[in-house]
Order: sequence, then C-alpha cells, then structure tokens
Amino acid sequence: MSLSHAILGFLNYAPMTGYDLKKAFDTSVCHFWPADQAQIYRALRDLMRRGWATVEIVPQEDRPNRKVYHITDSGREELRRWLCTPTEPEDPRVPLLIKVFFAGQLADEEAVALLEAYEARLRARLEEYARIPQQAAQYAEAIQSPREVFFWALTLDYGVRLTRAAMEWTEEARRAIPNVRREK
Amino acid sequence: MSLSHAILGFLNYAPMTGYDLKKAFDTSVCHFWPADQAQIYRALRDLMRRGWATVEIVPQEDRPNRKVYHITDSGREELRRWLCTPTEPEDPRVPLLIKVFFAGQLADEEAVALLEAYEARLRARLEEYARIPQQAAQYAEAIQSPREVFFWALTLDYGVRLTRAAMEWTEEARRAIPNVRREK
DNA sequence: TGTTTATATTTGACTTGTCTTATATATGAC
DNA sequence: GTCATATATAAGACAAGTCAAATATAAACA
Repeated sequence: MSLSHAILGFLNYAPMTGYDLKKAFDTSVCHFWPADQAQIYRALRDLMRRGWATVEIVPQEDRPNRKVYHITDSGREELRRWLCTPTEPEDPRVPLLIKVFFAGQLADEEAVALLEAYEARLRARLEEYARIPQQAAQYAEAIQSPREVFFWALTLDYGVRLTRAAMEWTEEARRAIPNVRREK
Repeated sequence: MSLSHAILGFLNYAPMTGYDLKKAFDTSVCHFWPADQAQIYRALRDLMRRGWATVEIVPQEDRPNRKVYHITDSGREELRRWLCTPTEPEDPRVPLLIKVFFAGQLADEEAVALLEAYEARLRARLEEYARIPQQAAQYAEAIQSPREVFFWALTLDYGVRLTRAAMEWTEEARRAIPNVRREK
C-alpha cells in the first residue's frame, strides 16, 4: 500500500497528527496520490500495529486531544526499503478511451465534442499545475533544501508532460476524425 | 461505472456470453480498462437488473449451458447517452511519484536506479504496444469498417504517446539528478 | 446573532476491483 | 496416460478507496 508509506515519508519530516497529514497531502502529493481523511486515520492505526509509528497524546482543553504520530526507527528502515524498491508502472485506467473505442457508433460531431470537452479539462489541469510553483515557494523557503525542492519539482514536471501529451493526442484526434470514411 | 457500459458496447456489436466478453476485453481494451472475470459476471447481473440486457439460455450437452446476453433497446439508449456524456480526466495515481517526492532522502545512485527500472518497464510496454497492430489486423479485416478501426487505433496511439512522454521524463530526470547540490 | 471555517478524530456503509476456489467436461499435446 | 488448455459460470473473501455522519469547540465574519 503506497498510502502508508507516503505517510511515513511525511512523518519522517516531522511528527504530525492525522489532521496535519491530510493538509500535507492536499498541498503536495494530491495531484498524483489523493488521500481520503478516513483512509489516513485508518492507515495510522495500521502503522502503529506494525510498529512503524507511535502516538503521543497531547491534551488540549478547548478541542479534542491531538494524537501526534512519530515515526519509529523500524518505520524509518521500512521507508528506506520501500523508497529503494523498484516500482511497476500501473496500467492506467482511462475511462475516456472506452468511449473512444466505441465512438464509431457516434456522429463525427459527437466524437469531436467528446474530445473537445476532455481537452478543455486537461487545459484547466495544466493551468492548475502552473499555479503550483508559487504555492510551493513558501515551503521551499522554509525547508532550505534545494535537493528536496528538486524532487518535488520533478513530480510536477511529470504531471505537466503527461497532460501535454494527452492534449496533443486530443488535438490530433479531433483533426483526424472528419477525414475518416464511413464505409469501405 | 465504466465496466457496465463497456460491456454494453460489446453487446451492441453482437450477443455474447460472459466468457466471450472476457476474451473480448483481453484482446482489445485491456490496456486501458482491464476487466476481471468475476467482475464481468457481476456486471452482467447488474445490466439485467437495470433492463439493459436480457439472457438467452442456450443448452449444451457436453458443457455448461451458454448464457448469451443481448443488449435491449433501453440498453442501446443508455449506451448512446453514456458515449455522448463528457468525461473528466481521472486524476492519475502514480505510485512512483510518491517515491520521487521523498527521494531527497536517497543517494543519487539510488534515485537514478529507481528511474532506470521504471524506464525499462515503460520501454517493455512500448514494445507490447508495437505488437498490437498485427494482432488487431485480423479483427480489422473481419469487421470491414474503417471507421471502427480508426477509433481503435486512436486508443492505441494514446497509450503510445503517454508512455513516450513518461519515458522522456525519466530520461531527463535521470540526467538532472547528478547536478543537484546537496546543501544550500 | 447566526453562519462559516478551522481544529481533531472515529465509525459505518458502500463501491470497485482482485484473487481464489469450485464445478464439469472435451480436446489436443507430449 | 496424463497434463495443460479451452469452454462456461458462480461465489466467497478481501483490499483499497469513497462518502457521509457524528462529536466538540473556537474564532472570524457578516
């Protein structure tokens, strides 16, 4: 499970609560690994069970107690082990392609509309990506580690490249559709 | 659910059994939408419940009876409706990027090895893709519809483009790593 | 004064997808 | 003669992810 290890990665920076972790995910890795809040809390229980994390309960009077999770030595070992283990590229699930696969049954304009709508969403995503570096700048300054910043930037670059490739595909596909003969 | 609709798409070509459908998936859309056998049979039950498909039981003496599923008129309507509905690009889950995100903690060589292994797998995938057109040629001849063939080819092209983009990323990333300063 | 947002955790239900096993039989390969 | 493969369906267990609700309180805003 990638989620538990992602959590270990964050806890290795600093002890955090489930709430903190949710925010950390939502402001950093959510573009390639979104995390549900319920999932995070469940994963934390799991990390405890495996001895990769411990809790420190910090009482608060006005709000629920904070349960601050700390990575353990064996957690750090596990994180390193996992980080060095080669990863298989996941086979991507692309719902749009199912529609494209059966799009022979649609009129040209319908198929083109499908691709145009998709392209518009990809463009929006690209614009989102473009806003990330500014948001991340504060983090980068706080952490003072150009090496960390470099790897963070790599993950963004991946998203940009793949999104651009998908857009180039939609553009060419759109242009090609009107040239397809209907019958042999 | 995309799976049910993909099944409707196939049933719209011809009536099929669950077994036939599994083969259809495995020889066509499995690169962007793999389907588990158990899932297919469950989805067929669901299609029946919704009135989008009907069964015809064809008795056989030597083997289990064939349950041949037919798309209904309302199933055809639903398929069309679904095909024309714009699709949101899924947010991709890329486990590798979690490792890259935390790769600042690794040595240069470890990070490079991670990317190299990934690139090798992507290369293998690209070679798989290269073999598909020959396999699909029989299908294409059987169906005699250049329009269908065109859309099928589009789905393959998507895979090729995205895989190439990912490979270009790994290449550049690998080359950039040795140039990162460790401390500020 | 009332509403929204932020802090903080837990639980339950549910959907998808994966993996495994069970059941039956025929054909072809070695 | 045996083993693998093809035909055909069903069901159970489980992991991962999603969604929503319950509980509690403070600060900020209109």
